[in-house]
Amino acid sequence: MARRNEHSKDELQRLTLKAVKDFLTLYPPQELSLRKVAKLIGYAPATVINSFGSYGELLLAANAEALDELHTLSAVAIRDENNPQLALRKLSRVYLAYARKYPYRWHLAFEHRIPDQKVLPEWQKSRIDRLFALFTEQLSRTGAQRTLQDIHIASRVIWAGVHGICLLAAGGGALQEKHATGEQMLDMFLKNFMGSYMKQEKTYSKLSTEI
Amino acid sequence: MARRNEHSKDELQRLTLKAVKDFLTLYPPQELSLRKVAKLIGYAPATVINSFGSYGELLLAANAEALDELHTLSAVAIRDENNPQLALRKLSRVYLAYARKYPYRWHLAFEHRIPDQKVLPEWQKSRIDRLFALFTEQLSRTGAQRTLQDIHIASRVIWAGVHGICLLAAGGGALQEKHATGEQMLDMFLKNFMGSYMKQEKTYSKLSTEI
DNA sequence: TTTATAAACAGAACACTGTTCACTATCTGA
DNA sequence: TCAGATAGTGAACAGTGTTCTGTTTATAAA
Repeated sequence: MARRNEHSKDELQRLTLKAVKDFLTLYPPQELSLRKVAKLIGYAPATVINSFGSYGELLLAANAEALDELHTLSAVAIRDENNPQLALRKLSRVYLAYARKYPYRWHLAFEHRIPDQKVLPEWQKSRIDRLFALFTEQLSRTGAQRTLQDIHIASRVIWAGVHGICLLAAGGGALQEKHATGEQMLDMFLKNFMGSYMKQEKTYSKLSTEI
Repeated sequence: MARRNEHSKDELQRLTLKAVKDFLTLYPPQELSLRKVAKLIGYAPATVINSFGSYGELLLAANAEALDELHTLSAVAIRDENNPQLALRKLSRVYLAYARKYPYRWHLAFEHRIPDQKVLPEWQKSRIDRLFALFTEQLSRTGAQRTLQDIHIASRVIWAGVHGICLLAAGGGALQEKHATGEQMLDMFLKNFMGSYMKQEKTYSKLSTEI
């Protein structure tokens, strides 16, 4: 049996990614396998590999879709928000909501490891950068006088904080936080960090000896 | 061949955990396997399973050792530090140093997922709690007048921030940050967060925390 | 219309993986 | 000396990702 030609190459990829996405909405990545994906879409395992190069690259593609989804949700959420601090807050809530609603996809998106020292594709890095950029843009709008480098660092710090908090609030395992909600942690984080961030004028690096 | 009796049950476990630890010092967890562990210690795969219950539980035990190591390093680092803010800074640096030096063990310690809905052992949770407690203690010493719940939340926020930053600074993959060092991010995070955290209510307890 | 070529798959085989279970040696206590 | 427990193995099993060979079909040229 060969050459069924029921789907074009693109259709087959979309079909496969949809199957992966649907699976990861309900079940963790560790329970997925190449052979299960193949069975889900009614093709042979080798066909899936033919289409994506390897199982790992298939996961990477699914990963990219999740990042796109998260980016779109974020962009929409802050579209009409003029106050940059409120926008940052909304951004963080979108992350938390996504991590809660699709823990497995969220988990895969940020924890997927490339097998060895393989260079991971540029389109993947650019997707991460695009997520960071959402924070950078809002920081630029705050009116605080900071260098570009400072804004860059601050955007990473905020992302890191939000990510860590989502890990505690929505990530399974031993890290699960019980006595504090994600919203509480996010609010305390942003309120304190931004409160101090807005007040200083000097670049941060000059203050390295203060503490 | 049976009953070699070269090692006691405890010795065998220590031997196995050492092999895992040594392996993870150089190679990522995904390259390890039950059969490799068995080969490393010169026993049959089934013997390792007999000893730990399953391969997953072996990883969990190795995990626990890493958490212990991190806790010990942290405790030592702040032993003679009276200034709680400086202690928090030192704590964060220990985390960063560990994540950089042993990325695979660090990675395993915090990203290891239990297979399904299996309840993960209490000794694992308590190890995480012990790590959090290091932050909580220092926060209690700052002199800032906060409720216990506030301190609890703040400790989680700080841990989350530190963890996220370590992910950016030392975690491989697409998250690797190039234009900012871990130290820069940690300092900006702690300085801003603590700066604002300390200031509320400060007028009532001014002298205690002035440097 | 016939023929060559390339594309689209499938199937079997390979080297792995973690786990189970029957089994055998060896040690220990009576 | 003789059970019984202990320590450990080896083979088998179901599953994994990947590779390679082969076959069917669509397409283009003659």
